[in-house]
Amino acid sequence: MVNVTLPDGSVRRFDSAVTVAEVAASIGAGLAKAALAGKVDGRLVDTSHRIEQDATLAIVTAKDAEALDLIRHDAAHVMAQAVQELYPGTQVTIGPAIEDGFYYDFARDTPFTPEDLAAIEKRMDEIVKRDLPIVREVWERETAKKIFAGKGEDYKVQIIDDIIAPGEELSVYRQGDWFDVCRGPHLPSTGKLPKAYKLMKLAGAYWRGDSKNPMLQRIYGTAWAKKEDLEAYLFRLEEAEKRDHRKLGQLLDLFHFQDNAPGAVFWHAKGWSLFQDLINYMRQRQAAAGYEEVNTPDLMDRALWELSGHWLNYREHMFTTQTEDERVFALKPMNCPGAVSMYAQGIKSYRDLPIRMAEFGKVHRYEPSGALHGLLRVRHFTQDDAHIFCTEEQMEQECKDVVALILDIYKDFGFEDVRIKLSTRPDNRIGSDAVWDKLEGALSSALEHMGMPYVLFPGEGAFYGPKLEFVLRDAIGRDWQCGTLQVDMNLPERFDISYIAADNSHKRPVMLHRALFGSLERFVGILIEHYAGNFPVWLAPVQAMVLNISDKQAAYATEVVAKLRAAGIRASADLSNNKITYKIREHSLQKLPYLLVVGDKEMESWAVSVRVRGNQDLGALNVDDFIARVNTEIRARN
RNA sequence: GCCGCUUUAGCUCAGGGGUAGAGCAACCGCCUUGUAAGCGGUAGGUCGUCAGUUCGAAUCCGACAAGCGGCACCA
Repeated sequence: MVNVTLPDGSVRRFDSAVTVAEVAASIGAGLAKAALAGKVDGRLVDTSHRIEQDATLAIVTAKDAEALDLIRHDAAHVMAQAVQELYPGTQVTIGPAIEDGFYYDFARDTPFTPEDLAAIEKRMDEIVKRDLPIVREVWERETAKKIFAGKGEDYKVQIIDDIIAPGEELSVYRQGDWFDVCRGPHLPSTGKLPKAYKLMKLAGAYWRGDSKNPMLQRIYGTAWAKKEDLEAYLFRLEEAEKRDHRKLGQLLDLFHFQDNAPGAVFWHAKGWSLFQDLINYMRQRQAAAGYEEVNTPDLMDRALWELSGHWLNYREHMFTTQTEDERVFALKPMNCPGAVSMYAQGIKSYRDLPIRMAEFGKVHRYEPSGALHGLLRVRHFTQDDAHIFCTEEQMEQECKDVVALILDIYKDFGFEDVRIKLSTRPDNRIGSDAVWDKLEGALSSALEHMGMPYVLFPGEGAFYGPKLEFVLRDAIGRDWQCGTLQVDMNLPERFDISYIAADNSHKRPVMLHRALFGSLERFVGILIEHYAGNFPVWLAPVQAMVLNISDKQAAYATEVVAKLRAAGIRASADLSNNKITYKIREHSLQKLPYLLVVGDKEMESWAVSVRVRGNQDLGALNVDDFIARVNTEIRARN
């Protein structure tokens, strides 16, 4: 006797063990047809799964959120079958469901072409049409290895050896002639796969994610429960593309890149306005938080980098120069050695601490060519960096203050959802384990006392200390690390810096490295995508554009612009001999916050007709009233 | 760095072994204009760079560079 409890609380009795499919059938023919899987005592299983004892059961259909992963995973299998049917000799490796879709990695000598994708997708349609039952089988390990080895599937043999733990049940899913090692669960048949999938792109990917391994060919696809969802997803992608900071950067005349300066930004006047606004903003916030600002050299002797440990641990990322006198200099990839050198000037007392030393330092890192990506990944960037020198006792409070400052600053840009990562000691590191224990403890305890959730990333810290990373998600769903907070006792040690303690002894200060925006270049890029180019008034490079109706008002328009500028508003006039509709269109496309139309009527009464971004018409306003309004908005940063 | 793709006018793109084409922008006229593209004309390119095949290369082959999509790496 088996009692199956359904989600509505009702209980069904069966004389003996039943499958999920049979339970579904007992409820109704429609449900039996719609059943994709079951959830038995909270565990996702195939519809063929046999329930042996009393259990709760939910039938999973395409309507359930859990179904999406199954659909995507099945789509991966169907794609792999299609590929192997079309291109014999291709080896399969792994093919998981991922966010929004799936991929499968193949090993094959000849590369797939974009035309192949269309053919593969067509074959997938056929396999779905064949409606092959998907059957779970349990194989004996050695037999499985022999069978896959016999098919020339070397990667599958490796997967059985390395990934499936001894003693773990080895399941194989079969659909028609095709089968794959897989944990499952899967849909009942290929025909249950909704026709809402699409192959998206080709990519290379290292076997098991290691760049020392051979490169496989990955095919990405997307799959959904219904066609409308697929269409909505494709629409989302298009919308995301529209706010791509590289496109908007060109459209809005913010910056450009050139072949002869890969990874280096040419900031146009409007982009530089944004950049400077961020720096000015940060200066205000830091001054209020007790920081002082300094500046250190860009180019320093190799010996300094040997002392700091960068020469040994960071060499491959460094730009170096050799001058006529044979000295080797390196462009700074980080600001910290400069900051420590600054601290080392003169004698410090415990009364001086904490010293919060900020620097908008431009750092240079030789990033791998394939990593470059618009403003988000460049080789030369400016950090809103600061180094806090404090006593060991002050360290935790300083960490808390930095975390609070970061989160507060992000709010001014509308970033409320910030994730924190704690990265601990890497293999490549300087300093003793005892020191690392202390440093990692300070960071985690600061977060815990503040009640901040975080995710641990073992082994991902900087070579001189553990770090917190503050991660924002951009418009296209990519995560970008912005702020960072690192605690460090190693550089103070290496540079032998100290302070005179209250008991007159020499003590070693602790050093905190922190950046809030991280890279100004990257942060501008993120903001462009975040705002889709519609910058709030306080950041907009051009805050108001005065448009005259005809030549008659040219002098008036110029006078209004002068008045606005005198009031601290970034304003210009478009005096071109175009119709007002044309001018409005042009500057609307430039996403300006305010368009000010001036004709004869406005000229008579020291007024402007105000058109707000988004086609809102405020009607005629007195120029002084308009100035007051904009300045209020700028001050409020909204 | 690795795999694949791309590179034609300021921008978006078409074309394609016999020495280049559209729209928009630019410039010049006309129009003097009231809330998202008024009309006409002119000019603009050694088709990413360097080699090679060919009577002839922007087109075919190769190398390199940059960019794009991923992977790896990372602020």
